[in-house]
Amino acid sequence: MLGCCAHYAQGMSPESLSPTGDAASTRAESAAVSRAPHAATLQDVAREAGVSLATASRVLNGSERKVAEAFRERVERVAETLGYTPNMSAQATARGRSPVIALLVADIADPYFGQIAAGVARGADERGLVVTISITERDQERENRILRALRGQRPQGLILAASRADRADEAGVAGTAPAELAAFERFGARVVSFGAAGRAGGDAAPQPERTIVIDNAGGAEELGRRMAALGYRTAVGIGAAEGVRTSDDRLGGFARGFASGGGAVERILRGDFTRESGATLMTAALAEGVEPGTLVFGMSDVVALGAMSAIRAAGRAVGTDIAVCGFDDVSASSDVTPALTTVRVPLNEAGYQAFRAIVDDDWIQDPLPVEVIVRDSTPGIA
Amino acid sequence: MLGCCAHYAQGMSPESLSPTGDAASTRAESAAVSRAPHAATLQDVAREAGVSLATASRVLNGSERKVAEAFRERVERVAETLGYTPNMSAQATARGRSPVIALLVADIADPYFGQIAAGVARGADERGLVVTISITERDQERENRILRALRGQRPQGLILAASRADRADEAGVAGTAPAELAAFERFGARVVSFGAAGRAGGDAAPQPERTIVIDNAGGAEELGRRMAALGYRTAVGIGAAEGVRTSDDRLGGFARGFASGGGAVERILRGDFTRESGATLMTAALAEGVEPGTLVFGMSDVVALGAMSAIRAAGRAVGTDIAVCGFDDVSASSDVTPALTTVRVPLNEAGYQAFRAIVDDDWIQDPLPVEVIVRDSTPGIA
DNA sequence: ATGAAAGCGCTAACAT
DNA sequence: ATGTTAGCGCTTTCAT
Repeated sequence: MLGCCAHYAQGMSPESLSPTGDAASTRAESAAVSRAPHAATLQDVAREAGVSLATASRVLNGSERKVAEAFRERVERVAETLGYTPNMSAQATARGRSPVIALLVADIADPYFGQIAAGVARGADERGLVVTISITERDQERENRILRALRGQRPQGLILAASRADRADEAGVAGTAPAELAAFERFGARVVSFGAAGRAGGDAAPQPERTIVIDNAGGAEELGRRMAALGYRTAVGIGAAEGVRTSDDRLGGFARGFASGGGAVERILRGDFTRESGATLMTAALAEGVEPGTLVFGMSDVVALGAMSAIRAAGRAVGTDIAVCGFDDVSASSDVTPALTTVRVPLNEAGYQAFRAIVDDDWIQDPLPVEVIVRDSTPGIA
Repeated sequence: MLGCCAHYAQGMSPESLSPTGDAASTRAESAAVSRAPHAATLQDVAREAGVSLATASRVLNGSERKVAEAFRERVERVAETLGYTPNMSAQATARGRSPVIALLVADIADPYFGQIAAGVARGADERGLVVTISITERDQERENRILRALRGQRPQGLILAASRADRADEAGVAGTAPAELAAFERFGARVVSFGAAGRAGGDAAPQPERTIVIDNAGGAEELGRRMAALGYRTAVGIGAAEGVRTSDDRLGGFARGFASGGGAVERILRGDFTRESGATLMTAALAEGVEPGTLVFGMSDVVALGAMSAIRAAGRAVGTDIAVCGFDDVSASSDVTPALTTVRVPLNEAGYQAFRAIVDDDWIQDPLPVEVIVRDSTPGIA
C-alpha cells in the first residue's frame, strides 16, 4: 500500500498498484472470457494505471487541465493496452449533449440526397461528429413519427433534406409541424432545412431555423432564357404538386425566363419527385400528343430522366424530336445519351453548408452557385 | 393540498399534483425561457404525475411490469403534455447497450452504397434502431481511424460495406485489421461484411463475422456466357487492383463464362471502383487501339459507365462499335443510351439482409439472386 | 403494484 | 496537479 508509491511513477507492473490489484485484474480477465462481453471502461484504465478516475479522464479526453507527464504516459499506455475507447453514450449523458447530427432524407438511394449526405458526412467527420440517417420515404406521417423518435437522440442539429412540402402559407396544408421542430430547438438543437428562402411568416415567432437556400428560381430562370435563345418556343413543365416550394420555384422561374425570351410554357404536368412520376406523366402527355420541337422541362433531373425514358419508349427521339432539360445535375445526367441539359447545383457543398449551419454560431450561408449546363438533350434549333 | 387527491385520477391540472407542484412547475417554466434549454426528463414526468421514477419508467418504456391503469394514464398524459421523449444516451448507458447500427461505406453518393444504405435503413426503422453512417473514401487508413471511433458508439452491429480490399491471404496486404473487428465482437457487436464468401482462413480463429455474399463469380460467369452467345469473341476487362476480391471474382467469373462460349479476354485494365477510373483506363486503352466489335466488361456499372463516356468522348459508338457491359444494375444503367447490359444485384435487399444478420440470432442468408440483364449496349453481332 | 436506491460510464465542480 | 464526489437521465434490483 505504501511501498507502491515509491516506484509507481516509473514503469511498474499493474499488480503493484493496489492491494487489490492482483485480484481485480484477475477477475477482470476471467470475466472477459467467461462472462458477458464488456469493453474496457475508464475505471479499468484508472485502476490499472493507479490513478484516479478524474486523472484518467483528463488524460484521455483532451481536457485543458494538466497532468504530470509520467501519469499521462502511464494512462495512455494502459488505455492502449486495454483497447479503451470512451463510451459515447456515457459521455453524452454526462456532458449533457450528444455528438450527433440527425439527417432526414426522403430516400438515401436517390443521388440527390446521396450527394447532400456525402457533404454532411464530410463535415461531421471533420469535427468528430456522428451522423445518423433516417428515411421519410416522402411520407409526411412517417416523417413526423421519425422526428419524434429523433428527439431522443438529443442531436446537436437536425438537417431536413427531405423534400417535404415546405410549410405552406395556408394552414392545413401538409407540412412538418413547426411545434415538432420547436421541440428540437428547445434543447438547443439547431434545425437546418433545405429549400425556400425565408418562408412566409404566418407565425409570429421569428424563424429560428437556418435554411440552405438554393437559387431554384434564379437557376431555372436562366435555364429558361437559354432555352429560348436556343430557339425553343413551346415547353411543357413537369413538376410536383402545386404548393411544393422547390417545384413551384423552379417551374415559375423557368416560365419567367422562357417567356422573357419569347417562349411559352403551354402546360404543366404534376406528380412528385420520382423517376416514375416523370415517366408516367410524360407517357400520358405523349398519348395526348406532343409536337416535335417541344421542350420538356423536368423540375428535377430524376424526373427529367424518367421523362426521357418515356419519350424513348414511345418511339420518339430525345433531343432532335422532343428536347428535355432538368435541374440538379445528378451524375446520371451526364451519362445519358443524349446527355441532359440541366442546372448544376453543388449538392455536396450544400450538404456541407448544412453542417456548417449547425456547428457555426455565426453562420451565414455562402451562396451556392447554380449554373446552367447545356448538353445534347437540347440541341439548338436554328 | 389534500383536496387534490379527490380528483387527481380525473382530469386535473398539473399544479394539483404535489405540494411542490406549483413552485416546481413555475421554476421549470421560467427556466425554460431564461436558462439553458432543457428537454423534459423522466424526473419531470414522475414529479408532475406524482409517481416514482420507477413507475414512470415502467409506464413509458414498455416494460413487462404492470402499473395500475390510473397511474399509467396519468403518466402517459403528463408525458404527452410535457413532450417527453426518453434520452437515448441515458437509456443506452443505463441499459448497457445502444440502439445503433454503424454503417461503413466508401462513398454514400455512390448509388451502389446508396441502395445498400437504403436497405439497412429500412430494416433499422422496423426495429427502432438508429443507423449511423461513416465514409471511408476507400482509404484504408481512414477506415481504421473511423473504426476506432465507431467503437465508442458501442453499436449492436457494424456493417462493412466499404469495398475495402478484403483481407488478403498473404499477411501484409492492406485490409481491415482483424483485431479491430474483434474489438467490436468483444462487447457483443455483430460485424457483418459484404463480399467474398468465407475468406481464406489464415487465422486459426473461426470467423465470427457474418458475410453477405453476392454471387459475383456466378453472375459474371453467366454474363460471360451470354455475351459469347451474342457473338462476341474478344473482350477487355476493367477491374480494380489485383487482390481485391469483388473485382477478382467478377473478372474471373466473366473470363470463365466467356471462354466457355468461345470468347477470350485479351487484356485486363486495373484501377479502382470509381467512374473516373473506368474513364481513364478506357481512354488509355482506346489510345492504344481497340478493335471494333470488342466487348468491354466493367467490373461495376459505375466503372462501365465511365468507360462508356470515354468511348463516346473518343468519337466511337457504344454498342455497335464497342460493346460495354457492367455489373450491379445501378439505376443509371437503364438511363444511359444505349442502356447498359449488366448483372442485376438486389442491393437494397442485400442491405436489408445485412441488417437481419445483425439482429437475428439464428441468421442464415437468403440467397441474393443475381440476374443478367441484356440491354442495348451489347447488341447481338450475328 | 409501488417506491427507494444503487448503479451504468463518464464529467466536472470542488476540495486538497 | 490530483483526487473526491456529486451528478447526467435512465434502468433495475430489491424491499415493501
